[in-house]
Amino acid sequence: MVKHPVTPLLNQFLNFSTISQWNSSIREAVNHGYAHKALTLFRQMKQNGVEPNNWTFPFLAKACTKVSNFKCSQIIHSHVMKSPFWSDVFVQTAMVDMYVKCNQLDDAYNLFVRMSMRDVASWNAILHGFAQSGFLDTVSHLLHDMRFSGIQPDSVTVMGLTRGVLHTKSLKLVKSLHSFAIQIGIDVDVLVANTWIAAYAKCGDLGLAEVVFNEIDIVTRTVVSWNSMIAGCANFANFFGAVNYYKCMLQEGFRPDLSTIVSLLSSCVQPEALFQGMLIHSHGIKLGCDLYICVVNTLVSMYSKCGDVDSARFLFDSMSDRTCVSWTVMISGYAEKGDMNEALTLFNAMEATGDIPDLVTMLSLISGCGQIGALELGKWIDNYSISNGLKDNLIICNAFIDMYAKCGCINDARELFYAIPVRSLVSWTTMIAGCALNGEFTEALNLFTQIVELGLKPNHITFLAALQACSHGGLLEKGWEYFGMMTRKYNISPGVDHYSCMVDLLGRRGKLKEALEFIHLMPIKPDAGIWGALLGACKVHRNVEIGEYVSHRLFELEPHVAVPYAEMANIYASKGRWDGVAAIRTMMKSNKVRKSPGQSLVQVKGKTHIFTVEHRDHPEGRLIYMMLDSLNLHLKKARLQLSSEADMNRSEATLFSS
DNA sequence: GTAGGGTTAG
Repeated sequence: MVKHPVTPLLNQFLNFSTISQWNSSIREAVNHGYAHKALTLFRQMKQNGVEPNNWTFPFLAKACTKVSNFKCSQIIHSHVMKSPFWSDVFVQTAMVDMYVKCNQLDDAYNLFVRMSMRDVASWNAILHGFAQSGFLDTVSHLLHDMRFSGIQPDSVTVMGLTRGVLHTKSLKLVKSLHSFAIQIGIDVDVLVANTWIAAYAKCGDLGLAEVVFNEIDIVTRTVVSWNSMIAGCANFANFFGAVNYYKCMLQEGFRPDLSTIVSLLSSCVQPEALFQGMLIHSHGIKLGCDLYICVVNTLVSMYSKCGDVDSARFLFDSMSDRTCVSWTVMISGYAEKGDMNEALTLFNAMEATGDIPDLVTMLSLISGCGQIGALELGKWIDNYSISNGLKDNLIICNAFIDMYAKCGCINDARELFYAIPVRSLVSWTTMIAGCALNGEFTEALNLFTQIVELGLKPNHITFLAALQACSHGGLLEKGWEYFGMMTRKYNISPGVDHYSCMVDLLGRRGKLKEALEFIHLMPIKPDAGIWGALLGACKVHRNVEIGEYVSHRLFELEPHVAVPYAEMANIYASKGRWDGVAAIRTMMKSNKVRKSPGQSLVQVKGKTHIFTVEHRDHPEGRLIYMMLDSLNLHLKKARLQLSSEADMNRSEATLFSS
């Protein structure tokens, strides 16, 4: 990735005579982000007959850490081993770090244990390696050995460990590292504080991040401190907070940089944030940030997430250079919109360009297929993933389980699920949700029991899936059981979706009053989803009184959404209350509500067919609607038969009771 | 002029 657009120094013809001149140019290249250039300079230097010294190798190793390239690390390794400086502590520490950054933890550790002398930097390099690979037990042993050998951890140790454990998203770990640092009395400089801000924000506690930020002296704060707070807000999709910090940093006289713009843009992820996103875009242009590929990628992502896919595409088309991320953000822009045809076209274009799709690219395609039920494309992507060795990845497998379940192929989903050697909680949760969606309620609940038996801890999403199974299956008692279990046994406070499932369950059973009481007792504010669930139940049970109350809550919350009006009108109509129907019509007119016709999508042989309520202009419409009419007829017959059987049973029952 | 350090895109 081009980080600095201009390279005056590096494009000159270089012909130095002294080693220190070569070293300076190599260091310059590394510091400017031109790792490959540094290696080329090294080769030129050797060609010119100048031998490297003990200063050369640490520079080279650092260059290699920046590109994280296995081959480069091997080349540097062989040069170091041939040189007289292979036992120098500076050189060796740089090599340990290089291996760590090139994902060669074994090589790093082998070198580390062979070092005859280690200083705090050497320990930090290896600790960081084990921390980011998730070997926390080894980290704690090494930390013990380090202190035992008389070397005290310093602020770099703490920063490395904090960053290393971030992938766990464990607030507990970050807090314990924080208190460890205070305990051993490390010097909390602005760099350490910045690390903590980012760490707390990433682990979900923006409040603590803010506490750390406020503790830094105003004059000590750097642009990174501000960026970290802005990025923290972005983690919570809080564009209001992000812009607030941005305004403050401008007032304090800071000059925003690339990270500031990227973080600000990534806080805009919903249509309401589009205007804000456009403003930040213009600030980015003024600052010259739009020359950087990562900023443009973020812009493309911002526009598509805010619903303006056309602007995203315009920017994407104008890019002279693209990375895998550029393609991925644009592909997922279309996939999230449900336009899988365009997503696939771009995917093919990406391959034709020679850019290689990665895990995220595939994930957005797979989830897009699930969203619109594009089964055939989904199967094609499945085959593609198998031939590209991506199917071994657990995250990809989970995505396919979800996709197949959403496409109604629960058997394919199940087959995949059982083929996974080691299933994660996400695999189980996805499968439960899939069963719930496909009407296999007993299996969903069985899977839940198995999770608990395996000793896995269900999370709030697992509970949501289980509650959805209960709600779709009308299993009220089981629903209460899970609802109680999540709060009491697992200490998970129910979110709005969990409450929504319970309301749905009560509503389906006709317990409308109970459902309403339940809503009134909720500790969180009911949203449109909850009221909508209850209104749906009022429609089924033809309850005008509660329906009126509920629909008015919905009219307040979302006055322009047509569905509640239509449902309430239906309730009135089912009771012959034509005055009510008329009143709803008037209300819709005065609130300027327009009912968009319902659409149904189906994919056959890769082609998407769209059906709307008003139009019957499909080329094979005659046949399709004839078939639908015949199905309807069958359903009506079946229903009649059922009710006559029920009547028979009832009369038999009365016969025997009398 | 050497090694281990802060923020940052999907």
